[in-house]
Amino acid sequence: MGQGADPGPLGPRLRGEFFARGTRVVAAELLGCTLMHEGVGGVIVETEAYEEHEPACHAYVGRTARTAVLFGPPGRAYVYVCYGIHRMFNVVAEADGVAGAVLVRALRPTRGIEEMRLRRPRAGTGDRGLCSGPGKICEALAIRRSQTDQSLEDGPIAIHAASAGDRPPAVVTGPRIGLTKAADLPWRYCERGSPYLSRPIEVTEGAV
DNA sequence: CCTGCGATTTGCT
DNA sequence: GCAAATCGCAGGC
Repeated sequence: MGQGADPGPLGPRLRGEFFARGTRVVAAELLGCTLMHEGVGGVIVETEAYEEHEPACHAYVGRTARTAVLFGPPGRAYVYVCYGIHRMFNVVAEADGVAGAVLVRALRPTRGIEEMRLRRPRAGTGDRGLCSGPGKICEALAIRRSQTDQSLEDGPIAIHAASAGDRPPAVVTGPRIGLTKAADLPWRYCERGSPYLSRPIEVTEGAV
């Protein structure tokens, strides 16, 4: 077990205005919010920002069948397959017409933990291995590739604000993980000191 | 049409 | 620590 569970009350579901901002602001402010799918989820502790005019972003190649959702309205899901095996869940940010995506990389599991265990038998004991990576999250929450383009405002995938009174997490930033392009940009956002990160963060000095 | 690669995870050397 | 697994997609021919 661990200090993971402890499901406090969920705050209000995030709506359009939250997502219709700059990608990096959305990435930072998603920390502390709770990602839920079909009764299973947890508190977001790690995100990364991907912006239109930066080569690591899928939208860098312009508008294609694959990237159209990134250029569309904010507050939708972008789910794609990586290495032919793993699904990656992103939140579409920025105004309609501007591409931006926030990759959700790690959660502190709080709800449906037994369900997560069934779906991730390799996670080992404890709750650290359940959602400590973008592929693990989609497995634990059973997020499907077909859910790309779904609205996060009224679809089955929901993000809830922290409940009133919860102190916002201290945020640290560093380089994004696993990139071959634009690996220098410090657009990874983590809750400081969280034991649920996909990997420890090399902190870069700088603001959000 | 065919080729090469990628925002990862896991298990083995 | 390293390499395999496995496939959608972008770009070249």
